[in-house]
Amino acid sequence: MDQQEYLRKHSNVKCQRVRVEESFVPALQDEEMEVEHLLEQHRNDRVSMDADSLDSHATLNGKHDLGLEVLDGFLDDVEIDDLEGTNVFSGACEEYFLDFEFDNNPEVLGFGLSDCSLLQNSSSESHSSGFSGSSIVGGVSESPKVPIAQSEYKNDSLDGTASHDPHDAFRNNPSQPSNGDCMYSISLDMKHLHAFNNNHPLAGGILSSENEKDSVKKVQPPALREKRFRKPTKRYIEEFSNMRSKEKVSEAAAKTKHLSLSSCGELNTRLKALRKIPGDTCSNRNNDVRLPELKICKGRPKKEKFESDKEPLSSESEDECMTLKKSRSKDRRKNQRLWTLPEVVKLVDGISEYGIGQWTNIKRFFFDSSYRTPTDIRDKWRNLLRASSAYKSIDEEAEQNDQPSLRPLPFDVVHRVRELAKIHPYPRVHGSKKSRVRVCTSAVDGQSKGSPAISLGKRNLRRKYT
DNA sequence: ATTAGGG
DNA sequence: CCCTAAT
Repeated sequence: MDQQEYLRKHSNVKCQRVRVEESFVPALQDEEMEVEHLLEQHRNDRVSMDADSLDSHATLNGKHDLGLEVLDGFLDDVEIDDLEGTNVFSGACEEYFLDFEFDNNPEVLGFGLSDCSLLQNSSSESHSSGFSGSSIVGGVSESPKVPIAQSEYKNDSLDGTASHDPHDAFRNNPSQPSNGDCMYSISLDMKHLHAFNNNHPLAGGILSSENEKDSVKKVQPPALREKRFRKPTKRYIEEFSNMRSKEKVSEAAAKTKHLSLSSCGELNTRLKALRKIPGDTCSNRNNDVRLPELKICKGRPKKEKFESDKEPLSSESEDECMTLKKSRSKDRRKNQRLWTLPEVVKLVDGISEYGIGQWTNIKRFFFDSSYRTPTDIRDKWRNLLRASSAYKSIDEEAEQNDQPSLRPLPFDVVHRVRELAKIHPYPRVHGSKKSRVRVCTSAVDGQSKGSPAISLGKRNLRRKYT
């Protein structure tokens, strides 16, 4: 107990250590987990800065069968980072940037201002640059020492706000590369404002007091503040982020203020990476793995039970980099992160070792220090099963039609999946074997096109027999 | 707490 | 990926 807390508090130290000695030797699992998301920024930097280490990592990844399970999670991350070095990343980044600007502009008045001044401080500390978007980026990115300092400060500010700030006003944005002093000053400001507010009830417009909570309706400023006190749920945030595109700019911006606030911090890290990767040495990887989304954020926050003010997970709750725009509109799959090939291989290994249904074990031994939950793994297996059946039908057709047939999975993996599927059929995948065979034949016989076969296969697989 | 199943 | 029911 105490030790864990101690570790947590000093995780910044661990960060440094890990970074200095490039060899990553995790001691405790918890520690590793802790470090992992803190390291995100470092890794970004490292990947972009020293191309040598990048290459070595890339080659390492090429043979992910090394069996160093402990390193697996880390390797995956590295790989992802490598992939981030491609133009896709920069593109997403740019978009993010635009998004941010759009958000932030209308609200330079309130907390946005303090936030920005905060940024300015951090940037001027390193290079004393002016106050504009680009200058901020420059200040942060050009300082070679920034990465370490950043994480330290990040931790400090996190602790500081968690312990000092009675309201979660700024806790939404712990990833922000700020220095601790700034954070504190803001906390103090908040207190002052509150004191002021209590002494002068008429000043309710400046800062909404808890009394007003109920009376708040559509009036913009109160509503805006009210959100800050009532810890918005993740859902809530998402809803508004979606609504933002539809609603009028002003109102939406007011409501999603906290969102853009947090964006500020994350933005910095991303812009930094973007800056550092001008032309990029892409194509470092084989080619087959489709680039997943940014994946900057590691942990998928697991469904907070209560959203109280004490919730410490703020860094993850909104660090969520949902760069999957497509699925954004869909209500589900908001946190979707594509499965990489190494992950799939690990999954297959795990299943072949522990069998079906031991998802927790598989998670423990193969996906430890990964954000994949046992349920995720099971789902992936389910999908894999379906996919393998689909491949079966496609394979034969692909010979006739020279269609690319869209195969992100290498054949050996599909083969292994198929073998495993024979050994232990997934519980109750409606007639897992029978229907698959039927699908296969029917697909080959009936349909001669490529994609219709897939869809038909899926449908057949999923169909419930009446 | 884990798992299965459905969306 | 998410949610829920069942265990």
